[in-house]
Amino acid sequence: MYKLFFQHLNSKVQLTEAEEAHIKTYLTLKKLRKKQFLLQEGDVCKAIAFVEKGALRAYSVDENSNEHIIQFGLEGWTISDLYSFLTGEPATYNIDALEDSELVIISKSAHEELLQTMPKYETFTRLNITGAYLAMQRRLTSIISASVEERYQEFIALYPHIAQRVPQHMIASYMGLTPETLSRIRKRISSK
Amino acid sequence: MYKLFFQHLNSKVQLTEAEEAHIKTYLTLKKLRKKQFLLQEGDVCKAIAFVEKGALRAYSVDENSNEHIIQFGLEGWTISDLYSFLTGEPATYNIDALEDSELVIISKSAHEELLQTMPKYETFTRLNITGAYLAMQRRLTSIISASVEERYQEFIALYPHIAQRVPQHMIASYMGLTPETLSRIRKRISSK
DNA sequence: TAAAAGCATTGATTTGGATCAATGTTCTTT
DNA sequence: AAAGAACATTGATCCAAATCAATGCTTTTA
Repeated sequence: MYKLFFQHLNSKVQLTEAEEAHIKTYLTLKKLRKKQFLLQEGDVCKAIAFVEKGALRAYSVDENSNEHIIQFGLEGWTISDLYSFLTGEPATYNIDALEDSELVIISKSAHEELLQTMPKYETFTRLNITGAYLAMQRRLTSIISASVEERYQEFIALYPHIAQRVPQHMIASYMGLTPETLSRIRKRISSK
Repeated sequence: MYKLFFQHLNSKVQLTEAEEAHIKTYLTLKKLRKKQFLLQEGDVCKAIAFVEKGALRAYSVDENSNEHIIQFGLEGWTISDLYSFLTGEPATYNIDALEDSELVIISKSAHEELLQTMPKYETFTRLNITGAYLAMQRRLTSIISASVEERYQEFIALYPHIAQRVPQHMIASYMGLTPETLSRIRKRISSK
């Protein structure tokens, strides 16, 4: 339990046994069956979830009820509607499980207390958000400057494990494409 | 000098006079004339720049020598190639001045020392990167789910000051459009 | 294990934005 | 103030991706 979470934490800020135990008192575990929701649009996001096991997605739904995946969360990633979490505004994203999953839950009050009392937790948080920022910036650069074909190749190279576990039409959604287009892109690539 | 920088800093973490003075010893000021470069692709980004005055842009150049603007930096914003800054890898972005500008420069060693010795500086850094992450996520959501027309309206609503100061073809570049397309979008909007 | 739901592929057609090209306008620079 | 550069607009054409539609395949679930 919490194994992966502390592995990540320790890889960024070295913790003593006591510190680990202390942090543990702030955490809870949550299991989600496939298709269950962690968060629904309109609700306030009250926790950050670290994915110990399984896979989730965060997505928005537009007026034509098309889903647009903004983020996948596999093992080792953190998932939430951060804006809603930080401001208390209603969430604009839905988050649900793509597989049966196990999550380490950090509530808002736990997060705030840890930030204020444990410098190492703040460092961990800073490094995490920095990594997320850099990953998103890479994605954005790719969107505004590369061809769809290149973008798909990049995605596969960067996240082969996602491509293997997630249905293709969700990858299309993540890339801002229709499933048909992605299917044709793949055909074009494989015929080379 | 450094007025806006400390205003920002103080709005996020309240500093004493002594703390301000201490931080000041780590900062330098840099002036840039319009069209001058702060960073060129291929060089290592050795500093973070806070914009006291003026306007800059960060952009990549593709194989057809088209420019793609990844970020604007106006007063109060921080600009750098963060990936290059953190890893020491060559920069993938160019940064240059759109107007005569004044920058508060935080070198890599200054940044690292401040992070390690001043918890408030780490908090400031964390809040800054969180804000940048949220801004970028909003932009990404807009790209994958809204029409070009909606995206332009959002941009204008969110950053009216940028729209006023920056040539239209750069806004097109920031949106991943050609100047011609943006011109036509504007026409369509105004004829309503 | 049969039915249904979810998913990927392929084809035909439409459409939004890119490209190519020309013109007029507004800034810079000398 | 004149010349040149940078910029915005408009038109014609092209093309990549969306849409609409049908089919077969695979995974759930009853």
